[in-house]
Amino acid sequence: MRATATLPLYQTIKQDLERAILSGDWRPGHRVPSEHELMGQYSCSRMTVNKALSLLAASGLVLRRRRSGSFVAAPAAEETVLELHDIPTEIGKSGAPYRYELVGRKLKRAGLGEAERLGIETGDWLLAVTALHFSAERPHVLENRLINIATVPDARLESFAETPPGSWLLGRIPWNEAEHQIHAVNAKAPAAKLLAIAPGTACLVVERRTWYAGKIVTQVTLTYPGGAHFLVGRFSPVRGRAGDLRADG
Amino acid sequence: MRATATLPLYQTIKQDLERAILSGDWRPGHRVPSEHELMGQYSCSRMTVNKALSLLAASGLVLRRRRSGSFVAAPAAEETVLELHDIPTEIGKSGAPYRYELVGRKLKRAGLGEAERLGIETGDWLLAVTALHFSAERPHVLENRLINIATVPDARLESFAETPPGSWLLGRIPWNEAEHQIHAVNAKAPAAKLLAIAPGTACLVVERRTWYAGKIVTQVTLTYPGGAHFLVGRFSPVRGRAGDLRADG
DNA sequence: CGGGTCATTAAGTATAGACAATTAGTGCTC
DNA sequence: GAGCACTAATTGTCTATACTTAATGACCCG
Repeated sequence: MRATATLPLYQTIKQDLERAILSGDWRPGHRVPSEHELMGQYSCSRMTVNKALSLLAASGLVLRRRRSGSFVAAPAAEETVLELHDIPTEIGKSGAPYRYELVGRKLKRAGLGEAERLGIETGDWLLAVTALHFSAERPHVLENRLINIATVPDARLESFAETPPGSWLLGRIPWNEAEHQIHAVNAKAPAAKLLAIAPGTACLVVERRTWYAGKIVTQVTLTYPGGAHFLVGRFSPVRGRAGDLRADG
Repeated sequence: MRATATLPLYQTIKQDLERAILSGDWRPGHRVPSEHELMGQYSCSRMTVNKALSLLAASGLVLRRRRSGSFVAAPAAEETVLELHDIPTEIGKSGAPYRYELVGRKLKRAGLGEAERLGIETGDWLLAVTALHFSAERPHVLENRLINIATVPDARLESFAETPPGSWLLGRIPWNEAEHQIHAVNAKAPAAKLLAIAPGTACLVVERRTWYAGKIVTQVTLTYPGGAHFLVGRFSPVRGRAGDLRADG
């Protein structure tokens, strides 16, 4: 009878409940049938129902309380989610032709400010790379990157003439911790010139630091000319799968 | 022997594996012990081990393949996560005193642009609210909000003289879908005056539309003076629990 | 009426076993 | 040597059961 013919039973149960909740049929606070009731409805064992409910609880859609039952959770405040992608991928998805241009590359020792920003010692070796990413032959973003040679010794041998450092690093060193800061600045003359905009134009700046195994890998400052809208995220409060919700709506 | 005395066994197993992965001990591609091996190591049933591994797979830390085994996953590209919080809460957390000021409130019918932006019909009733949020007596963000009267009829009776519309809505209407856009703009004269900054100063603009049960609830434009750094997120690629990782490190 | 005790309910955890599905590898056949 | 069938390893799903833990509400006693 059910369209989800080959889907595992616990998935079916989970989706049925998810639909009822996300559609708004069951408001926050609404009581979800108990494990026993669902056992009856789906003619299955309690462990199967439990798995479905536990997954929903893990994703934050329901709250479970002993003796009381399971209830539809109130969506998490206005805490929400955005995504930042790899730049060539990001541009490629928009359909515009992508071009990369290396502006500068310099091996140097960390100064005081850099050492502090990266959490390393002054004098440690760094590779500073400046590059432009073009979308349809217009500058899309300016990339200023510092790479920690101690963590990524191979970088010393890479010219970055063809491959953007971000993509190069992705394929080489994974990250397991990262930190972002986003703010707006008025473009200063050098950046404005590279981005082909008037000095003073508002730009969106994303700063990201990335660690692996406790050691800093890289710090990058991405400067996007304002105006063009940017950083779009669409999502549901189902934690753990932002953005991929609209199927089957 | 293990410090996690009262923790359920499956959690213990999960954490042990998580630690090995996030610390970098096990690199991406590393083979995680099979369910049988873990069964032996922890002297427990397969279902218990399976639960631990399934949770890790759901959070994206490991990949599981039949006949092959479980492997440490490569972290998801540079796809990452940020959080935006309720404004009074956000300011309150910084320790600075918070103040709210209503600038304008007007009931009106949707024009062409508004109708399109909100996905409603021209002529539908809207409540437009303009307000300022102060942090330590300095303007922190300008809020321009449209509320769909059809979805939130109560808004018609609320003055918003004391309660910010965002917080008011949160307590009344949950959301189950939202959409963001972030960009940078040069402040125009009216906004600049309200925010007490020079016209042309770079500002970060967050636009958010929120739906519940398929109907639009509200659209809000938040204008933050640039400079002050903003939108900070720290996270691990463990999906589903961004930010709360650093415990016990 | 107040307060404590106890039974009940529902979820939380865990076990042991079964069969299905997938697929890497092995060895056999042609 | 190429292709094929078989084997076995490993995860995927599900069952039936059991005991534990938390919390609610009812009952009893002072």
